[in-house]
Amino acid sequence: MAKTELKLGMAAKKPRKSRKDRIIEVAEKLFAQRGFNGVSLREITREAGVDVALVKYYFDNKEGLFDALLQRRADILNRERGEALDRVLARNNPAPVEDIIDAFTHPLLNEVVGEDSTWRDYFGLLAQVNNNPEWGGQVMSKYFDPLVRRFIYALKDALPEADMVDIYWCYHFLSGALTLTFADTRRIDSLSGGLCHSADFESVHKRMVPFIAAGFRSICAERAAERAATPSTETSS
Amino acid sequence: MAKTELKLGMAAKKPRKSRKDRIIEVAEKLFAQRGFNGVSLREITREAGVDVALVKYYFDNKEGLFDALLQRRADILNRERGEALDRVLARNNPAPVEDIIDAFTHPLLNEVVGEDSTWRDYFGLLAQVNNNPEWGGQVMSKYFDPLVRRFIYALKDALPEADMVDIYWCYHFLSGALTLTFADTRRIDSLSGGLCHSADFESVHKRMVPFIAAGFRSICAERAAERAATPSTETSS
DNA sequence: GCGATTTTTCAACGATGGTTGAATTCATGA
DNA sequence: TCATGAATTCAACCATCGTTGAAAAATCGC
Repeated sequence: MAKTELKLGMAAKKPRKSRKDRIIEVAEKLFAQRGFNGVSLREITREAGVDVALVKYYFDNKEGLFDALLQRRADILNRERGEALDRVLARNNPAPVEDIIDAFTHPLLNEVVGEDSTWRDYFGLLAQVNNNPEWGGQVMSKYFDPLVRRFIYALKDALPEADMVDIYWCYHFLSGALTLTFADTRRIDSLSGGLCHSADFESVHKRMVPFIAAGFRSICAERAAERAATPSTETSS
Repeated sequence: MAKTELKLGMAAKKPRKSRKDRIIEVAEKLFAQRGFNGVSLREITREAGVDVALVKYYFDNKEGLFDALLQRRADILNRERGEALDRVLARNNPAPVEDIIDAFTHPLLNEVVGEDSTWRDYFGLLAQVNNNPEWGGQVMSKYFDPLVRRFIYALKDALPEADMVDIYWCYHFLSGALTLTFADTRRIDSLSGGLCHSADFESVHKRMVPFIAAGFRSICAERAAERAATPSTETSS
């Protein structure tokens, strides 16, 4: 009723979001809060102010909506991460580990600062997907593997003495720490008795990058020492 | 029908699991696979071979079943972690960071090796809980905070130059890496092209402990250097 | 203005969800 | 043997779920 009466206001600055976008945005928020099975299409469409049948029209079904929603920001994130890595490698190649890690994590920080909290919902959703034992691995691979491989190779170049197995596992630790941190579960708030705040993303990111980088270096130094002790066996790729 | 005909076999070794236990075990497996809202009580009780109404009788409702299931292994885990920390501190106090981390993570490794795979289900569930933006922080705090605080203080003693804020955030990174790793999402298998295997928990744990320990040390060294540069401002607890 | 296409609404289908009161069976001790 | 309480079953309540075919409305090209 009262939603198209002024399609173009005098300033024409707000193009009145399409129903498709409204569905995606509400679904993103609710999926992040309660998971895929914790939200009904009716709740999503009710809050978005649209008919349920529109989900079928635009996304085929509930899974299609979920996929579209994941893909949308994954594309943005992949582009920003890729560009950040390009800049880092253009400056130094091989680049310092810290710079590579930062290229991977800083885009998340950029998205999440500011008053637009919709990215926080997405990261909360991503943390759940990443940690889902049933289809988490598949889904994350589908959206992020090509780009992650670029980072893996950059890290391997930065740490030539490392085994690829080391790099993969260290990336896994990074992935776990990163997704949990940006999931904003507020666990740390109560654990620390108010000393730390989940929402203080700059503060935690400032610590995360050197933390992860030191972990990478440590494992690779260990491997190098191992190799120096028994220089006969070579297992690098 | 055919489930109580031999209450005590000749060897009397298998006391025929109670219906209550059967419900818990099946629920644990299914919740781990598909999350709290992805499984119905009817599916759980059907697979357990019991009546749906028993859930109300034993656990009041679905949430009660979920709580009971989380509490059961949390108690075991808390005890084993506590004892491991006791042993470490009895040997050295303050203890090396590596030993404290290991006391926190090794119990998970012990549970998960061997043919009894039920602990893997629990850890998969725990990863989802830990990363749930809505109630993950609360639930994890409820079951694990008292013990985690013991570890936090041990870490603070091991790293006297650190701020408590540093310790809390570094623990957060540990928590994210640990839960994702033991969630066994098989992401790393496809990412690494078969070079790494999620189920090879000994291999990954061997890397995780020094990785995390190096992260802790790095952050604290950074803080110490900061303090040395500007020795006037003191913010330690 | 009009036909064609896209977009939106409506109403309903069949299935399944968590929960529950009451009836029934079982175990135990007197 | 029987009464008591615990354990289990049965049947149903009411609400909601995802999905869908077909009609209605809005939009666009001409």
